[in-house]
Amino acid sequence: MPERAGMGGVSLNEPQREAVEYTGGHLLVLAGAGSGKTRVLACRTAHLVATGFVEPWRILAMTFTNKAAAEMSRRVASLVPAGSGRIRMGTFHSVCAWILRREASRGWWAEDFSIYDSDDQKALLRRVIRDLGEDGRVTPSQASSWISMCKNNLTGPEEATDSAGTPWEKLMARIYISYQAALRASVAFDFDDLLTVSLDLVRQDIDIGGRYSRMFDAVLVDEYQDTNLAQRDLLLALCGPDTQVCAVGDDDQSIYGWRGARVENILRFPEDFPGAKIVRLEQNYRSTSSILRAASSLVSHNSGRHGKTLWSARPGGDDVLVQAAGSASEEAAWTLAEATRLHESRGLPWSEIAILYRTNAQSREFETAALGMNIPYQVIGSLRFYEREEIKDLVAWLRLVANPADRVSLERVINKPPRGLGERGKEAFFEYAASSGRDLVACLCSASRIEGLSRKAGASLEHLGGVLSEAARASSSGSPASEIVDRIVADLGFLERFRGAGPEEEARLENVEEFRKTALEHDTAHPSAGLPGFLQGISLLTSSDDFEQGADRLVLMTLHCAKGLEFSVVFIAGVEEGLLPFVRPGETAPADLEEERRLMYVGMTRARDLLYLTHVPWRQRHGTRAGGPSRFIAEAAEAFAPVRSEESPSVEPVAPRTVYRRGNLVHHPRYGRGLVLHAVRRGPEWQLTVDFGFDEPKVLLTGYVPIPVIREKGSPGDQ
DNA sequence: TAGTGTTGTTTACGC
DNA sequence: AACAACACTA
Ligand SMILES: Nc1ncnc2c1ncn2[C@@H]1O[C@H](COP(=O)(O)OP(=O)(O)OP(=O)(O)O)[C@@H](O)[C@H]1O
Repeated sequence: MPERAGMGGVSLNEPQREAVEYTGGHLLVLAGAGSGKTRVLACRTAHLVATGFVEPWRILAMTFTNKAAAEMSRRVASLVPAGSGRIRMGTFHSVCAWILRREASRGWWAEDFSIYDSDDQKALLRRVIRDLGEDGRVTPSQASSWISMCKNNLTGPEEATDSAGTPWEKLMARIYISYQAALRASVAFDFDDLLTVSLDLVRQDIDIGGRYSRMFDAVLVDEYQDTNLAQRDLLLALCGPDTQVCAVGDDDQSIYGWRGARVENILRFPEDFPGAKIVRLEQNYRSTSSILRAASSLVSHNSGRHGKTLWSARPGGDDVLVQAAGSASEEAAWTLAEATRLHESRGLPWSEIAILYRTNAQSREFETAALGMNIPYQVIGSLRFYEREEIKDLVAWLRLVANPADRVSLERVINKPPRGLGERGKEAFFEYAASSGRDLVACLCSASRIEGLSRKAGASLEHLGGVLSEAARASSSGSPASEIVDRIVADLGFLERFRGAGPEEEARLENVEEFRKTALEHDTAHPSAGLPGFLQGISLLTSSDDFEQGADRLVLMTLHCAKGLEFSVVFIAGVEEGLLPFVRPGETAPADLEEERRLMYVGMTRARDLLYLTHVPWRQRHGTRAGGPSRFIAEAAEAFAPVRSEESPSVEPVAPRTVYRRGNLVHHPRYGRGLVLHAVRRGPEWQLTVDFGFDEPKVLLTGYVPIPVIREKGSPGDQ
């Protein structure tokens, strides 16, 4: 295929160039992994600007993560040094937040609304459920997923109420209604609301809708296969008669069905955007043929595919390697040893090596092993920085500065550290606030007038109110975010709680310091954003945003996080039945086998040069779970021979396995000493019937907690 | 009210 | 195994 220099020396093949240069209308680039879709999107953006076809500020580009947006911005800047800064870019959610901010005067909310993450959402739901007197019947997470599903289908609370049939649905609909009311009272949106409320706004207000549909001449969307109904409708709404929409994606890489993404969006693009030209890219520039063949063979087991051709001009390369290990810790040890070997023998930077897994919990073994082997690593996404307790607390205070109605934030920190306010005091305060009709900070300021509050509690709440309202004054007169952070930290004595000398306190202090720096950086990068802009920015961060590509640290992340990235070497860990494909505990089959298969496909196609799949015979996961090699291994290996399978080199015995016998005296961390009445093998574990001196003997399964034998009976006839 | 101990529940993927 | 809600005591 003839390669031509495209924009700024970046080479493009013929169909890529066609997609970059096409300006005749809507465009869909439907193409397989590694075929250069993202490159096309960046070049196309640059091309639109460079040729003067579109003014940069009339371009909107929506990507899956902020990192991807930043990367695109960088690429465009390298091609067209002028204009890249004036292109509007971000995730769907951040673009929606931007719309809601700008249009605050047209809706019920204020410009500085809060954005609730799933923890805030659950905290709010807990309260809503309690207020409705339904605690015990519903958990906050059940309610949150039900509500989220409604929002994904664009079903509002009224409609949900009307269509509720079963008592369960009726209950959920009631919770949905109260939840929305509570969000509104707090002047807050959850993530789903950002999309649905923006959509309602542009759809229902002709004036606003018209304005946005005329705002952009070109709208570009990456990873279109993972957009949901609201996102697709929003795209339609943003598309006026003169707008050219360009979407790129791959139906085989649709992996967010569980949160409402609809692969139909990409398949129906030609109907939604009439006259759309479809470009297919068939050459994969990323992976060796071996890797690509294995991945293609795997995904060919899905039905109803949009059959795509994908080939690689790269020579065969090394075989995909399948490695069995004896246990999760051996899997980690083997993987890191192999990674070290490659790092040294090939001179690969650590950041070119990734370990991908299905669940965040799997990262632990790898972290432990990496620490032990002195290998630098970065874990992406698991316990996000902003999810740490001290940071969430500080953010709660800051949110109250920006949004004095934010009740979830106040409830989080009102008695932290304890200030003599109990359940009843809190209740009295919030009742007073609700009936007074003023915002929460104003109510704090006059807390000593509230009946039912102790003198001490009233006084300390007034102090809080004073600190918050002063900070709010500073913020609204233009103080940068970092100044407000410093002020709050100082005035509230925020660090007092962490004055202890333990390593944990030290870590927390460091985190607060880190947070200060982040605020300072944000102030430098966005001088006019202020505190509200900073807060909304951190709420909208995506988990892949903390991936540092140039860090020279081994990369640990979930398969989901790896979407869109590439590495020289990829290890996929835990390729086992039950884990990949994932089966929820208590269920017998994966919820969506084909989506699991696509997830594995995404993981495999991240590798440029080497791909390893590892599995172990059993692993501890809220109880043991025997999996055995995933069917995906056989499916990938099917079409051809060279998936190499290696026997575990380690000479098993993980640790000399305890053997239990009737008559043994054992110790259980919870029940204490007990006498084994009966012991039978259950796979690699034991099922023990033990008399701890309670009325009934206990039946236990080993593998959860250590149950050492403290005295052998040793009678020969046993077992 | 605050701190501690106990019991019960839950348990991916993430914007 | 980890955590949250709850119960009880100082
Ligand atoms: N015409 C080309 N010539 C050389 N390399 C290319 C060309 N097009 C793309 N590439 C390279 O191929 C790799 C994959 O490109 P890109 O990430 O754009 O693909 P993609 O289709 O977005 O992949 P995926 O869907 O798997 O995320 C990148 O390393 C890119 O630089």
